Amino acid sequence: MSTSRNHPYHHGNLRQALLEAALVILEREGEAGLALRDLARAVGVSPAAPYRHFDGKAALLEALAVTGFQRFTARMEDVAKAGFDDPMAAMGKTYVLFALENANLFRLMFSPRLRKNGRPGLRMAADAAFDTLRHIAGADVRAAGRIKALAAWARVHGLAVLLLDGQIALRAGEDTEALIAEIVGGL
Amino acid sequence: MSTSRNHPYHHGNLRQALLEAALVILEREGEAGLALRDLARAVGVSPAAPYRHFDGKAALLEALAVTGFQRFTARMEDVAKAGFDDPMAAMGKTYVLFALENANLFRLMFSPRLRKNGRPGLRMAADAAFDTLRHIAGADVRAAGRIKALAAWARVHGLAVLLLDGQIALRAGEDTEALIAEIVGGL
DNA sequence: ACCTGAACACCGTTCAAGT
DNA sequence: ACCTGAACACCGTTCAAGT
Repeated sequence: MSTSRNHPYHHGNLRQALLEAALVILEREGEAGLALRDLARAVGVSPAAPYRHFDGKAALLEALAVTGFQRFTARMEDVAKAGFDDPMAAMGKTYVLFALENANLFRLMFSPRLRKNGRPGLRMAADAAFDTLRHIAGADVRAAGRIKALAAWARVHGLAVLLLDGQIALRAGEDTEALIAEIVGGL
Repeated sequence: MSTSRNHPYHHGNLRQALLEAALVILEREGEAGLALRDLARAVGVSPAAPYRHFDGKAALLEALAVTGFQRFTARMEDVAKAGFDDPMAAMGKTYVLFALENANLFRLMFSPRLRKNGRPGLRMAADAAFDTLRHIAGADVRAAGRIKALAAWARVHGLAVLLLDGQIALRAGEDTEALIAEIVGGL
């Protein structure tokens, strides 16, 4: 999109354009395949231009990860509003499906390299997301206690990353979504 | 080690020296911080020398990950031989502790970038490791069925990566190992 | 057989300079 | 205020050439 070949860029919302293009490249190539120079090229701008909008590559990735947590939270709130019979199972399934549908973004959201970077934005976005989760899960979880809540989270998150990393072998004709429902059922 | 300043390297077991130095750098700097050129420098050899022993950086990382799965398997077999009251809980605890003690190696073992690379070595090492796990878990797991086994695996693996990524907040004065035991208990 | 030196095509980042 | 051009210090990888 926005392949205006008139006068290059010069102004417009470069920050947003970079984020959008970065998300596309991220999902297609993975974090390692996302080069700032390529990104600048894709958006039609010089290699130095992104530095007017982001402190560096890490800052851009962090911004991407923050939007990831926001989308994730929005998806979870939709589930809560829909009101399923088994809210915990519905949340778990949505959690795992979000990971599979946004594989590289999900990985980026939990990237230890970004956490190390010290910028508080990502930590805050993650905390907000998990607070929402706790809120949605509500009374059931509080009654069950912290250990059970952590165990449930670990099960769902573990299923997400094992599927993401191709570690769980599907049987012939087996449906991923059905398998998720089975494993996540009875939380 | 091996800082012989006589005649540079010329021969000796360069392959093994590279792997050993790579593991040290990996754990200290993470996968992103492991540069082939730095590694060659650290071992006292030219940037091109590693290519006589590995097809490229990916092949070296894969070899590292394979040794990771072998160490992991060995640890699990030790647990089986020790014979605990609750073998499943002991296995789970060992699984998570291995991840925490070999953080970047563990991450590398499950790196999707390496899986994509097509070399079968890593897949085979991983399969062998999980076969060993199934064998150790034994009759209990077979009786419980595949879904329960996958759910248990997901819980343990999820706990490992959530702790690794610093997502689980410890309470004041709380012991990591005790928390692991609680979450992994009753598998 | 194993390693070096130099080169190639890339990176991320910085900084003067342009508009 | 926002962007370019050129530079710097790095990468991974290749390849002729050395021993």
